[in-house]
Amino acid sequence: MDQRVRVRFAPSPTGHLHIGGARTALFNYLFARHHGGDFIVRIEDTDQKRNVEGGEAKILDSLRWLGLEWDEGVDVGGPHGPYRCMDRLAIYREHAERLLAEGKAYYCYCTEEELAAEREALKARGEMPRYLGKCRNLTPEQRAAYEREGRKPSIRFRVPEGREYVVEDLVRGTVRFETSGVGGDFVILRPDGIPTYNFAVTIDDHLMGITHVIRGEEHLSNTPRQLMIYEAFGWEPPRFAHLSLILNPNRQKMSKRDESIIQFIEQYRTLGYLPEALVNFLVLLGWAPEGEYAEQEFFSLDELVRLFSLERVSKAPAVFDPERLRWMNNHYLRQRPAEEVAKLAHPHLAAAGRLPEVLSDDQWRWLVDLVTLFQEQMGCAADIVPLSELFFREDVVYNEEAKAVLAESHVPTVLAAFRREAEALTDWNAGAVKNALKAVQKATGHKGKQLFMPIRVAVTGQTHGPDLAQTLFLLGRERVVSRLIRALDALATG
RNA sequence: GGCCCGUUGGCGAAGUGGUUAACGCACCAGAUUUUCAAUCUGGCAUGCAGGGGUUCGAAUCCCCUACGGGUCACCA
Repeated sequence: MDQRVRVRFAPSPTGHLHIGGARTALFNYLFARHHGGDFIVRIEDTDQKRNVEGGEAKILDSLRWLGLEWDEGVDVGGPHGPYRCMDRLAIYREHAERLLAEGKAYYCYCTEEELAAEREALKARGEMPRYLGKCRNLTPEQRAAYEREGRKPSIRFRVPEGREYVVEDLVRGTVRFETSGVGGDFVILRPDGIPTYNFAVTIDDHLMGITHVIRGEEHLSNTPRQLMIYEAFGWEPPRFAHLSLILNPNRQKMSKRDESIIQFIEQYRTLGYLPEALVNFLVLLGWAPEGEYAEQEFFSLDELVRLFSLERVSKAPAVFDPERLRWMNNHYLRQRPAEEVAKLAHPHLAAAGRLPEVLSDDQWRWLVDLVTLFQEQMGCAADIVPLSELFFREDVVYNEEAKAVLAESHVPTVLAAFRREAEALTDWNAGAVKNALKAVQKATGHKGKQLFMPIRVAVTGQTHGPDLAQTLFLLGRERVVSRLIRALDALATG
């Protein structure tokens, strides 16, 4: 590459960073870093109706959390600013006027209602909805008349007729578009002076020296319009790479209101997913490493920077598999010190009313032990809540399987023996509890499953669970003994 | 409807003319562990949406059909 690579991520500040946006940002970031180029973040805020207060800050925050630092852009500045469309209005106006002067654009006085009616009529006749070019050749008199009516014009780009525009897409290959299929002359500047996406994006990309446009597939059909604009200005267009969509587990496009899946990075963050897990998961959505790395599942950001290339990006849509994300996050969670995971888990336990917001030293140590107990089973930090339920509940509920275990004849003997041992312990700690279990084995002659299951079930109500001695220790002597007594009573009364 | 794109096991997903069709998840079976988890080993597509071609040879190239998706705005 004879030119320094410059790519950008250009979200609109409509709220939180979406999974799809995060992947696009990640691919841009990796591409830039791989080639030693620049990664720019620009805010596409030209739809004022959809802009959300604070949306920009949230998106930037999520990007940083993922570890995707940018070299230039909003809030870090740079030589090609401003990096927010709404701060660039004069630039768009100036460029639109240049097209106007050259006859490559014209004023259009149609109202939105009129245009909508036109589209409807076309659709009703089974034709492609498009702009028919009503204002394409207005005489000065006609224009004056519209002006007198008080109509404010938009500016439309004059689409060349009978042309073909070819996108040499880096992931999709050669894609051709007939000019007749793009929907007619399109608006570049609205009556209020705010540009439309297609206009703003090409001017910004050009002025910011963007060399590669890596974005979602939904923009593929916008590309010919942008190509026309590059052509009209005599600019060389960048290379394009359109990433396939991310589908939900039902193989449908993820819409923002899709309830079947958690879609925003911020939500994963609060649930206790780790950024490296998200990055690792996201990059595999439509990209696969080459050769010997094809079998590898886990990649660090640095490794990804080294391995990433657009040639390895798939055209096929990627399916978002939440189970896989959990599995991946579990992998990274297990590598973290328990203290860190405990910090992530604490807010969830507090929110569930199980622990205070502020912990004493003892409570903190207890929490760390609790997390250690469940760490290898956690898909995310929030999982601690359901996993640790039995530690916070007074009543133990026995399911059928549990009842079957308790019904065995040797159970009362084991429970009673363990109760005696538990009550006699001078110091209640994990090691002591373990010894107590050994003592019960010696006293009753029951061992293994025969020994552990009755106690586990009586105390936790479950036939599955983490290490018993540790569980009993964390439960605390009082709770253990009272549950043993209750189980014993229940068995006695039958 | 026009134009674009996709379709590999229960699931995700490699594989772009010649491989026993990777790998992971899930599942099943053994091993280990005084229980439970974890861990380890092994098993798991006679077939790549369906049908036609091209070729000595096709998941890989071409055509048709089906299904799924994108896009056709003064949204990005």
